[in-house]
Amino acid sequence: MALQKVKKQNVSDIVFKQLEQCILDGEWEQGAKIPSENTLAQNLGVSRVTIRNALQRLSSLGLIEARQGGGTYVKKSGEADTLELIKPILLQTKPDIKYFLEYRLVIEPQMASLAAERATEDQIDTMKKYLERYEMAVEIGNSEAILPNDSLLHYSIAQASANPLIIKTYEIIKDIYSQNLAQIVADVGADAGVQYHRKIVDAIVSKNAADAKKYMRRHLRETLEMYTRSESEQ
Amino acid sequence: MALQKVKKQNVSDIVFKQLEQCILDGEWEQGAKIPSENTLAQNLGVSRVTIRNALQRLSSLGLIEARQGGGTYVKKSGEADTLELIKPILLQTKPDIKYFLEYRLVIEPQMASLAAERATEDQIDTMKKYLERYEMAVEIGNSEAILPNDSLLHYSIAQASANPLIIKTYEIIKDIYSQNLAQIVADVGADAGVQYHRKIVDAIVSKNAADAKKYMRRHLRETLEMYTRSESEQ
DNA sequence: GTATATCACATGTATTACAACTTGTCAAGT
DNA sequence: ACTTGACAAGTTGTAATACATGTGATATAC
Repeated sequence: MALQKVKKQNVSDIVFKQLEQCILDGEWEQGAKIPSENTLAQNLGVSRVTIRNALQRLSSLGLIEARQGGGTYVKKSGEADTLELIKPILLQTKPDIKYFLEYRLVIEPQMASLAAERATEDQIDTMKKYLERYEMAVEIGNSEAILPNDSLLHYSIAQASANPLIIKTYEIIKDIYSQNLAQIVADVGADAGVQYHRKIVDAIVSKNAADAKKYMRRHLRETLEMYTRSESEQ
Repeated sequence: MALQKVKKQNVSDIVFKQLEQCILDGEWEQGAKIPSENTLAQNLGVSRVTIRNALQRLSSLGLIEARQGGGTYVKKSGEADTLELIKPILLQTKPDIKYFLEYRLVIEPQMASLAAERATEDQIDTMKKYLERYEMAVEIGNSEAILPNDSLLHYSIAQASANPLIIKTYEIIKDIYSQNLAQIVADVGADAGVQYHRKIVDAIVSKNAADAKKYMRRHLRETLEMYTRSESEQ
């Protein structure tokens, strides 16, 4: 049997997990003030340095917020600007774009299907707005404006799916995706799938879930194929 | 005119941004060793506490990695598990279990399809192992052991999909799932889908992607229906 | 040459002290 | 009654120091 690497867990790791658990379990409610660093240090039997270490990590994850002189508070999930915090890192991360397109191919067809069943009037108006801007940008060849509106169109479809997990996932995808836009445009071109977007929106408007899924799948499959083709040409 | 909130930037904030810049600008190359805490403290004219504060934040963002006794190194971007950062966000949203099952219904059929195309011999062996343990647990009614093996089976399928984004996503799903196990068992029962798991694995073994997707979809759809039914009964 | 011992150096934790900030209280002044 | 100001208590932020613990290279013994 292979020997497992001993995981050396620091004291601060243990403390960190305990405090994280208190928050995720809801023991410390959102917006509530948590015990002071001295109190925690005394209760857990460690030094204040260790407590501060754990708290800082929680803070950089956006779970808590420390106010000098005022105490430390659990952040409300709505206010979590964690995505802003990790954007610099997304900039550095260069994931294999092929996997990314494949991932979209997994998520988005089903997402379009849900959107067709659940979209509200307002959400449909939003979709139409971005669809028009997108088509206009393609029409006049304004490549700067194509992809942002493409992205916003997909995002509005995500929101219409009304599933918070799908929405969150798409927000993350969108950020990573937009950071790598330049390369994608170079490989695939900016106007990929221009013929599908309207069909997708039309299907959603007429609440045709099957069509919405079908066209979204074709759209993304085509994009993925264009990318793999351009990759193999190099 | 509205009064602007004065942004009080701590010393560690300034240090943090400087160090972050060194990494993002590439001044400190990936995998390189950065100066020791004492050196940095001396060069920047601040105490070691402040340096450590900044370094810990960089560390929890996954940009650097500190090895006790060995120094601190810039992480290679490939090793940065960015999605790990957003786990707290998803965990904190505490989504309705209905949405959560729906999310699985979006991801996992396609994931099973990919697994059927790509699974290696070892991965298939792992699947079979957990499948047998799962069926055994159902057989003898050992409800404690059913769901962990269920979860591990699904996880081994995720790994066979060979898409790192899907794998990471499933790891997050798994965490959320295990936190709500008690309620799910109460609502759906522990042996949901016992008749499907073998069919799914068989399909993957025979590299039948369409069947793998189909049975996985049926399995999860049935689970979702059982849950919504139990919900409406209350 | 190989193995062991040792030493310098790095990060991890503890202790203590003080600085900077927030909040509430209370008293003085209007 | 209301404002103003000073003060006190409590909390996070920073510093200095010391020691613990782990790593890596060097030197030593055989």
